[in-house]
Amino acid sequence: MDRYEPLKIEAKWQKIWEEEKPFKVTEEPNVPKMMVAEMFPYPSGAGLHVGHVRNFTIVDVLTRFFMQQKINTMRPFGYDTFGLPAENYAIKTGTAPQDVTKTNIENFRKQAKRLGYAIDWDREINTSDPEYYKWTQWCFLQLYKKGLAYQKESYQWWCPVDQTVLANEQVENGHCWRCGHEVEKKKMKQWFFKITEYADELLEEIDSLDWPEKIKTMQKNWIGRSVGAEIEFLLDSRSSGAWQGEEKRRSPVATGRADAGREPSKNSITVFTTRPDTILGATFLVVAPEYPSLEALLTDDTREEVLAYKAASLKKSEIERQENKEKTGVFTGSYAINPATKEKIPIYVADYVLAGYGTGAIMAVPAYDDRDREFAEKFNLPIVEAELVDRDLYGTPKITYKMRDWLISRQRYWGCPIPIAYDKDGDPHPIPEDQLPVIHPEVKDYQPDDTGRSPLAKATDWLKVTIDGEEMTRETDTLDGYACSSWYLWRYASPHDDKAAWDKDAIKYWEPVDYYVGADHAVAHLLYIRFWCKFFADQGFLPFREPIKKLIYHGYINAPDGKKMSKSKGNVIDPLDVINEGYGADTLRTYEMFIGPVELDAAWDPRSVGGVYRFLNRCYNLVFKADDDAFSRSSGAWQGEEKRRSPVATGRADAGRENGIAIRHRVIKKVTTDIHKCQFNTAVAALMEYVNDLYKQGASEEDLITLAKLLKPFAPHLASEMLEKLGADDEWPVWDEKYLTSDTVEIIVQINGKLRAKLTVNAEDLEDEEKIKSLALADEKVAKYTTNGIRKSIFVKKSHLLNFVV
RNA sequence: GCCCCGGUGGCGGAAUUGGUAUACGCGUUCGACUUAAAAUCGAAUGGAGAAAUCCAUAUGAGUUCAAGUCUCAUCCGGGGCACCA
Repeated sequence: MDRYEPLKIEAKWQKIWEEEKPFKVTEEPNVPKMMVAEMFPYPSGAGLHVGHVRNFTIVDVLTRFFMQQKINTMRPFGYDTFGLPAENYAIKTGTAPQDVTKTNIENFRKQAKRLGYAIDWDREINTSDPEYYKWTQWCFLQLYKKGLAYQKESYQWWCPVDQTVLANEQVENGHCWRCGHEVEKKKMKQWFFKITEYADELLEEIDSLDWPEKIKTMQKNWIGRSVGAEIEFLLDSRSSGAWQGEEKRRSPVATGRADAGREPSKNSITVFTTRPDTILGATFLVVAPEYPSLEALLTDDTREEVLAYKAASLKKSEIERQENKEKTGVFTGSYAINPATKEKIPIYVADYVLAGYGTGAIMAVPAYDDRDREFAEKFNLPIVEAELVDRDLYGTPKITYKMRDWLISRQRYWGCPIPIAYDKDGDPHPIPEDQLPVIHPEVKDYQPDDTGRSPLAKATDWLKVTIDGEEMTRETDTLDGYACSSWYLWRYASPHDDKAAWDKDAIKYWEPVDYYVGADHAVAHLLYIRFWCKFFADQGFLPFREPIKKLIYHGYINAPDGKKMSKSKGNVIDPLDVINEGYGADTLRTYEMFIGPVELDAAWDPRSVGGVYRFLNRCYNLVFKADDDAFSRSSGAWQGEEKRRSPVATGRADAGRENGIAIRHRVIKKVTTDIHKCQFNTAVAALMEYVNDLYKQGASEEDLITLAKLLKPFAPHLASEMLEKLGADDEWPVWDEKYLTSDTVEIIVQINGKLRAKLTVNAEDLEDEEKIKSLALADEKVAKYTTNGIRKSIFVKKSHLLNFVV
């Protein structure tokens, strides 16, 4: 006769799970497997927030659901620990990021345990652990060996606040993804991963993924494939600039894209166009301000003005470029020959042409392109409505992508060291694999500066390294954190392997990941991990080419006022507070599953939390507050099924409406199919409905066991307590379709599509349309409308519906 | 500007895919228990109406025996892309 005391029950079961490790798994070749994981968290000092709880609970519901079905289910856990917050904290307080990280991990682990997650704690990983990043460095070297990790000097996004370069994927509307400050362009020599090598496959396989359409579309847009042609325009030698007098010669057909560092020819300009058929209307050329051989196009008359324009463009932030789309530009002083018309056309420089896309130069066809027309009108250039020509006549077919190579160097301390050293000529050499890991050096001063070198440069002893007897200097940049998270899912298969990044047999059994749950990183992380997967599959290290089968992308949880939770607004709900107030972890978990459809944002509602608590309390009472009195009072309320126990309700005798077996099998089916579809909110609603029914009509032993089993993925502590009391295991129940049909069915009778009567008939009468019709016509409510006869009748057996048209 | 989604009670949201609109929860009201309150339990709850009925899924048309669901137009909200040649 105890009250429902979640904190007591939860402590009891958490201790049992800690000691007995029921969630520890190993490969069992003859047992079906599942692998379920969340996007691992960055362990911040603030601890878990309600968004983490939503994320982790979705994973946990699936995990327990599969475990209860005797599927060998792995649910690992890890921490994405490299990154700016720990480093900025270090700069502010002098505490080593290593120490901050350790504290934060301990806190996260403790809190995750407090939520009762079915984690295999022997599969815990941490990206800043040398045992882990040793293999991140190994991955880098594999890419380096195949030429997919390379250095290039070019203009890059630079965040002046974080004092580091950023990948394109980390620049959001011209702002740094971390600190929000506007980014600038800076010319630097940096490391890249050649993701563009896999652009085609990354694009083509998107369609086969069981991922939300939203994410798939974003990835497609990001890759941005365009089919067109490259066309070479020779410069007009008699009319211009610095190259004058140089020997005129045809340049070889260009193949690479501007991004790959190709040096354009000095006596021709190659453009990329998706409309090579409009070449007769090309009346001028435009090159980007950063166009590599711009200098060669200039004349004494134009040099000063063009260089001033270039300098101004580089200084302009992305935001300014976006806000002011008014076309600007300057004539270079040079002309080119349109290969189709043989006419001499002027060459302009303008910042509406992007250096990083295509060849950094375009042929302007103002009659067919709005942007070119705008430019032509402003600068009084001819607009020619020319005929179209065959697409292949003047150019080489060419496919171009918006996606650029992935810039991975960071000029920051708290990241994975890049395993490279430079000889005295400055040429890079890989650190031999047997010298890994390149251990992260301790430094005294974490402050970055604008020298373009990371604080690692201050670890003077560490910088020196000997490779093959030669003295070298280590690379001081660190790897983008996304590199560390591009392979962690594979590490889960064999997290303590010291011979390899991942064990081939283990990974073959466990992966690809069956369900991956998260709320962010639509392009960056989810594109990078696909890229690495394809690369390592090509090297024979992975037996699959896509790492994630099903992706679940959930919405955010906002404050009760609908606004984003933030410390500064003071509207943050701390999940641990909710637990400790007395609601417990089960209520918190179940509430967050009930809050709304997974994919949608939701607002926290403290009163609804109470509603979920009441529901769990009712579940508890059904099992623990039953007494023999209520037992006998309610037995007989149901048509002769098993002995029913009803704790509270008097067992209202409205049986005949439905029988208990049907209700039970219906809820099993509903909860099972809903979890499969990740419709957790309606699964919880179905359980609530079931409990309401049991209160009204009495519950059998079988009902209570079923309830506890179905409840367990959501509220595992309470459900375990119930099952223990009932002396039952937690094996997931199965429904039998034959119990879902009852002896009688309700027929909906409509007149002209409007509901007019409901008829209860024997189930077998569904086969007899004429009988149902006559029964319906005999109904007085129906008869009222059919006095003038019936023009038509439609009977829909599957919907139990009969419609008369009068 | 272009491309996707959405719009259902006082609120969060259901609706077997064209077939009983508003499940479940919150809130509200009433009742039971209590000296009282809380908790708990029960009942009611889209709107109008005494009732029969009528009207309701952003708005307007259309298709259909039947439309929240399909088609077209309009309005509003959210997301993505955004000078990518």
